[in-house]
Amino acid sequence: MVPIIENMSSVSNYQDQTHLLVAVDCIIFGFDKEELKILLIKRNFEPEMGKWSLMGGFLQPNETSENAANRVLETLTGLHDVYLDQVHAYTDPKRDPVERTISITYYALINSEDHNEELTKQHSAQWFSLNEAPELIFDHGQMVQHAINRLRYKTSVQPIGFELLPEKFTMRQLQRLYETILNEEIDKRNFAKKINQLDVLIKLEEKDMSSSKKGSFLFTFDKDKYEANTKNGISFKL
Amino acid sequence: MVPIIENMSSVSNYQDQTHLLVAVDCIIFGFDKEELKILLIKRNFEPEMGKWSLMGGFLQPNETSENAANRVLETLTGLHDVYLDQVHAYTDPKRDPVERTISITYYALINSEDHNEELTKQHSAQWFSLNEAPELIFDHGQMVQHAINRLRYKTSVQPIGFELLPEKFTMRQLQRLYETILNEEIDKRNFAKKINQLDVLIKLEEKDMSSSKKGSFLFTFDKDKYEANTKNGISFKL
DNA sequence: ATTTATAAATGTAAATAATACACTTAAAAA
DNA sequence: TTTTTAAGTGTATTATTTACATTTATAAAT
Repeated sequence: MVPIIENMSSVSNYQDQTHLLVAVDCIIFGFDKEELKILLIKRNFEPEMGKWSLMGGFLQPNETSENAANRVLETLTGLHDVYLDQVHAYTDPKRDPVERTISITYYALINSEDHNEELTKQHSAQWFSLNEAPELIFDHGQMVQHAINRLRYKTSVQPIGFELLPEKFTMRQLQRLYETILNEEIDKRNFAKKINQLDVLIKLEEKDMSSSKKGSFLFTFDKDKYEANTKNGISFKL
Repeated sequence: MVPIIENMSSVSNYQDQTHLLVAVDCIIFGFDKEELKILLIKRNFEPEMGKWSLMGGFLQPNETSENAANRVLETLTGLHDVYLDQVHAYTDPKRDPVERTISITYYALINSEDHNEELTKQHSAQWFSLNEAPELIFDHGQMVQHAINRLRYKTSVQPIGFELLPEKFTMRQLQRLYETILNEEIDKRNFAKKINQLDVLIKLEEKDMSSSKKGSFLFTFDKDKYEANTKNGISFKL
């Protein structure tokens, strides 16, 4: 029988307890106009040097795990104020062969156009589409799968997809984003209907001429309406 | 700039990194035929002796956090093989005033009839309905709220409610359970329709005579059908 | 024995939401 | 001027959700 807090009656420190390493690992999602991708690093350090993994880092003395995830993310991409969401804590005593480390995962949604390529190059990082991603070290494959599931759920309940898009985007880009996240095809008329009834987009005068002769109108999302209309969540089922 | 894993090029141990205490805290849900309740303990140890809190314990050298949650749960209730679901890791450096401790929460679903009252008495534990629960120490109040939200989501997507009921239960008990979890009234005809179309219940010959003159039929849930019909999730919206 | 009281059991119609589906339009390129 | 290409748009069908009231079985009371 191992001790539990209750048995330590009236002690006021926890000095006999096991102290462990705590890390964060980031599942960095980006959208390159066609597909959802994740940013992976090729490890240039042991253990598992040369293999692909998530970017991570150890929790420092005065950081929350969210601070740490932000730091890790900025180190790799140069971006700050990025959308981050905690997914799960992984605690198998043998998950890291060097020393027991628990890892808390966060997924990040970034507009992949924005990231600093210099930094990602330094870290031998590369974007992979989800079905072409290499095998990952440790339990990182499971972490990615878990993060995708969480992202799918979150997408159906909050319009976080906008975090992955540039400021101005076309209806078609938004649709492709939803398609790639939810991994299913969506009818464009039904999609537009659904998005319009959320009433969070502003249609601009401007058109994007890169994808067709006719051009397609650009939209931004209206932060005020977005907050007003979505504070009780949305239901996005298509 | 604090170190991240990448900067430790080619090291194969993490000896310079900060080691922290890791705890689990359990949000124990039970259902007493009318209401969803949580089991809280009155602390007979410092810090915050005499105040109410969740039951928790430190992660031990060879345990996963799930093992630890199971252990904590068995210590308090005598139950094992209980439904447990990880919720969130809390990492604020100041969340525990004694020493920095990160806490991973799990919610547990138990049939409150089953728990060992001797043990709960020993730990000065008590069941509280959600709106009558006392103020909790540290960030435990937030943990409970977060766990309720997660339970609501999970309930709408998997029929985990059965974990909270005795083996045999009436349709009305099941309905009250859903009502208390989702915090809304449900029409009994619509409820029965929805449950029946899930096709996971077996109607028994037996009746429960305690609640009415007519008596109400008892049901159990059919484990095989349950697994077959729900492996792709359910949609429980009422 | 009959009446009364109580919760259990049950079905249908209306409203809302989701899905399936095809033609017209704008503009550049040929 | 014609061709090509993706953008833009609406309606009918189906499925799901919601609203709603009466009958029934039994124990308790008379």
